[in-house]
Amino acid sequence: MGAVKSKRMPRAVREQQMLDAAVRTFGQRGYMAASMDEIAELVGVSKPLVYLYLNSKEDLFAACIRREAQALTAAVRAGVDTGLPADRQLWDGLRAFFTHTAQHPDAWSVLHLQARTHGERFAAEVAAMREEIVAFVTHLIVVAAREAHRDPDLPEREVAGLAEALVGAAESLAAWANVTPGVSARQAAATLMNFAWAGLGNLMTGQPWSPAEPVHEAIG
Amino acid sequence: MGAVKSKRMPRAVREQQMLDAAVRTFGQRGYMAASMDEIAELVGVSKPLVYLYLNSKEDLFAACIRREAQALTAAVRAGVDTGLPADRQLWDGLRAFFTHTAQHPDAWSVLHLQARTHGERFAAEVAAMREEIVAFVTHLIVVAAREAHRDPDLPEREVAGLAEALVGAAESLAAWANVTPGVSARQAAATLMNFAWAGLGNLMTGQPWSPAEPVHEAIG
Amino acid sequence: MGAVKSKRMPRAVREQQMLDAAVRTFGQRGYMAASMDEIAELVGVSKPLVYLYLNSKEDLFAACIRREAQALTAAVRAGVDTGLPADRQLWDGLRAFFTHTAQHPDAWSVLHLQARTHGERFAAEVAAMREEIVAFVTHLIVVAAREAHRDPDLPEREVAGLAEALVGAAESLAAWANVTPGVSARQAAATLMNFAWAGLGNLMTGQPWSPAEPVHEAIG
Amino acid sequence: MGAVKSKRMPRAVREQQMLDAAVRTFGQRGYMAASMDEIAELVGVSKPLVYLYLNSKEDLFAACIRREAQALTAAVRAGVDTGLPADRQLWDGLRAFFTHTAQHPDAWSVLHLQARTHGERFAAEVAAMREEIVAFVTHLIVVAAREAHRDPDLPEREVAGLAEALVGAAESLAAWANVTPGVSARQAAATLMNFAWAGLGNLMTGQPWSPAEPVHEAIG
DNA sequence: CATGAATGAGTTTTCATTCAT
DNA sequence: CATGAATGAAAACTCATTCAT
Repeated sequence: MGAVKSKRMPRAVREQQMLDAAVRTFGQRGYMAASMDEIAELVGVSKPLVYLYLNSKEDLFAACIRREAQALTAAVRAGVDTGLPADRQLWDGLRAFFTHTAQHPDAWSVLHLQARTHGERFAAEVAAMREEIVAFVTHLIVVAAREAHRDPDLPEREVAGLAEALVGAAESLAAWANVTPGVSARQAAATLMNFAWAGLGNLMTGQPWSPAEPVHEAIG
Repeated sequence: MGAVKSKRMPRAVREQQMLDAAVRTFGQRGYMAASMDEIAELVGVSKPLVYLYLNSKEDLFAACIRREAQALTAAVRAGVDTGLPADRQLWDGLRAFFTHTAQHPDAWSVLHLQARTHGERFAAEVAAMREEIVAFVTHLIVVAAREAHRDPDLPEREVAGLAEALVGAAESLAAWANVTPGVSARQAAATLMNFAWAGLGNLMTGQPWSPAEPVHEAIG
Repeated sequence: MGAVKSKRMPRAVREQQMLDAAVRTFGQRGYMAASMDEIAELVGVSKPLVYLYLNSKEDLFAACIRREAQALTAAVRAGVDTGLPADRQLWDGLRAFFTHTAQHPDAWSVLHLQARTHGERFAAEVAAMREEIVAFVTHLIVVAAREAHRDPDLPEREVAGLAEALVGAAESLAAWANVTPGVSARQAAATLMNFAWAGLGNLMTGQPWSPAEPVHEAIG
Repeated sequence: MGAVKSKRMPRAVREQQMLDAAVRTFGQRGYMAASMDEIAELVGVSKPLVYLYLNSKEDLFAACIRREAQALTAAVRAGVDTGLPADRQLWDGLRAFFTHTAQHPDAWSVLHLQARTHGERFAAEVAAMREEIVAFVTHLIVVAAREAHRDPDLPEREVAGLAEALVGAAESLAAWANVTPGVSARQAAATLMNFAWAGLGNLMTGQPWSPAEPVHEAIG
C-alpha cells in the first residue's frame, strides 16, 4: 500500500518523506483522526523510526505546519516584485497564493483548518504566518493610497479590518477554487482583485456605504 | 459538575439539553477530542440515555450541525426585511450574522471549523446552509444591479465568485471579531459593507481592475 | 487463566479484587515489569475497567501502597496492648509485624522494595508509615529507660539511630524469615528481641562499646 | 551531554566506562526504567558497541552487580585487619562498609534495591555477596565468644539470626545515613556497634530476654 | 425511563535489539 | 572498531458502544 520500499535512506531524506506523508494524512483525515500507523506505512517505514526522527504526533504536526507555512509564504514572496506598483504586487501575490494552495491542497487544509482547531500551540504557529500576510496586505493598502495621491485617512483599525477581510476572502476562495471545477488560480485572483481593489478605491475616495446615515461612528 | 440534576424530563427537553452540551463540547474540544462521557456528564445523565436518544456520536454531531445551521440561517432571515432595498438587506443580514456568531461562538466553531474537517457527511450538511446564504447574497447582488438600473452584465460565475468572496470575508471577520477586543458585530458588519458594497458598485459601473489590460478573459 | 469469571460485581468489591491482584503482581514482578494487562486478567476483567476504577498504573500502585501500609500498621497496633510494659509491647509488636509480613509477602515486597524504588511519590507514602513505626519504637525505648529508672541520657539522634537500626533489622529479618524454611515469626521476633533489648539495656547502663578509647565524640 | 568523546579506547577501558554509566543509570532510574540508549549516550558510544561488549541489558546489569559486589567486599576486607580482636574487626568492617556505601550510593542502590527486585538471577548474585558478609559476621561472633572465654552456647540458627539482624540493621542504616544530613559513616558505625555489641555481650552472658518473666532484670 | 457495569478495538509511545556499511 | 538506520513487540491508556437490571 505504501510507497515503494527503498531501504536505508539518509535521515534528512526520510524526514522529508515523513513530513510529506504526514501533511497528506493530516490534511485528508484531520489531526485527530490521522494515525501514526498510517503515516508510517505511507512512508514505508516502521513507527519507531517516525518517533525517532520526529519525536511525537504533536511535534510531527508542528513540523508540518512550520514547513508548509514557510513554503506558502515563500511562494507568495517569490511571486511578488516589490519594485512594482502596489496593485500589481497584490495581483501577483494573490495569484501566487491561489496557485500554491491549489497545488498543495493537503498543505492548505493543514494550515487553514487543522492547525486552527487543535490547540494554541498550532494555532499560534499558523497565526504568525497569517499575520505576516495580513501585514503585507496592510502595507499594500497604505502604499496604494499614497500612490493614488489620496489622503490615506483610513484609521488604523479600519485598515486592519480591510486587510483581514481581504485575506479572509482569499482563504475562502482558495477552498472554493479547490473544489469548484473550472476555476483556476488566475480566475480566483481576478475575482478577488476586482472585488477588493475597486472597493478600496471607492473607500479611498471617501465614499463609504452607510445604512442610512454615515457609519463613521460604527468603525471609529 | 454538570447541569443541576433534575430527573424525569420529557424527552424533547432532554434532547435539547444534550444538543446544548454537545455543541459546547464539540465547539471547544473539537469533534474527535470531545468524548461522549464528557457530554453525558455535562447534561447530568448516563451515557446509555444519550445513545438511546441520539443514537451515536456521529448522529449527535450531525444533529448539532443541523440545529445550529438552522438557528443561524433563521437568525439572519429574521434580521432581514425583504421589502427594503438590497444594500439595506445585506447590511442587516451581515449584522445579524455577526451578532449571532458572536453570541454562539461554540456553535460557530462547530459549523465553521468542525463540520468541515470530519468527513463528507458533515461537510455536506453545512455546505447546504452555506449555499443558502451564498444564494441569498447572489440574489442581493443581482437585485442591487437592477435597482441601480445598471446592465447586470456580470457573468454568472463571476457573481458566484463575488458572493463566495463576500461570504468568505464575512466568515473570516466573524472569527476575527470574536478574538479582537473592541470589535463589535456592528463594526465588523460596517467594515465588510464598506469594503464590499463599494467594490460591487465599481464593478457594476464596468470598471474592473486589470493587471495591465482588462482581465475579462481571465474570468470568462 | 485468571480467577473464576463472576460478572457484574459491585464496584467496591471489584476494586478490592483489583488491589489484591495488583499487590500480588507488583510484589512478584516489580512495579515496572508488572503490566496492567496481567493485573486485569488476574481479576478476570478487561483493562478499561481497571482504568475506570483506579485511574492509572501510578494511582493503582499508590492505592496498593496505601492499603497495605494501613493493613500493616493496623496489624501491629492490634497486636500491642499499650497498657503493658514497654518490653512486652515491643515483643508483641515484633511478633505481629513478622506474622503479618509472613502472611502477606507480596504486600511486604510492595512496601519494602517496590515502593522505595519508583519515585518520590511512593517512597513518601511508605516513609510516612515507616516513620510511624520508628516513632513507636523510639517511644518504647524512652519509656523503657524510664521504667528501668535509668537516666534516659541518650541524645535524641542516638535514640533515632537505635530505632532506625532496630526497625531496619526487623525489616531485614522479615525477608530472611520469609525465605528461610523453619524460621517462624515467633523465632524471628525472639532473635531480634534478644539482640535488641539486651543491647539497649547495656547502653542504658552507660557502657557503650568503643574502638579503643570511648567513642562519645563519634556520636555527639 | 555524556562523557567527553575520546575515540578509540582499548576495550577494557571502554567496558569499565560502560559499567560506570550503567551503575549510575541503574542506580538512579532503576533497572527497568533505565534505557540502553541513555547508558550508551552517557558513555559517548553507540548502542551497538555496548551490545558488542556487554551482550544484553541483562548481562550488563549482571556485570554491574558482580563488579560492585566485589568492590564492596573488597573495601570491607581492606578495612579489616584479621590479626586484631573481633570487636575491633567488626568496628573496622562496619566503618569500611558505611564509608563505601556512602561514597558509591548508586552502586549501593544497585546492590541493595535493584538487584533484589528483578529476578532470581540477579538476586542470587547479590545473595552470594551478602552470605559472604553474613559469614564473616557470624565468624566474628563466634570468635568474640571464644575471646570472652564464654561458653559459645548459642545454637547455630540463633547465631545466624543474629548475624542476619546485624547485617540487616547495617544495610538499613546505610540508607538512613545516606539521606540524613549530618550522619557520617563513622557515626552510623558507632551507633550500630554500640547497639549490637552490647547486645551480643549480654546474650553471651546467658541473659536472654524472655516474654514471660518481668523484664526489669533483663534491662538491668 | 434510566443506569451501573463492562468491553473490543484502537491510540500513542517506548525499548531492547539488530543489520548493513 | 564503530555506527547510522531500522524494527518487532509490547506497554499504558482511551473511547464509542452495549448489556443486564
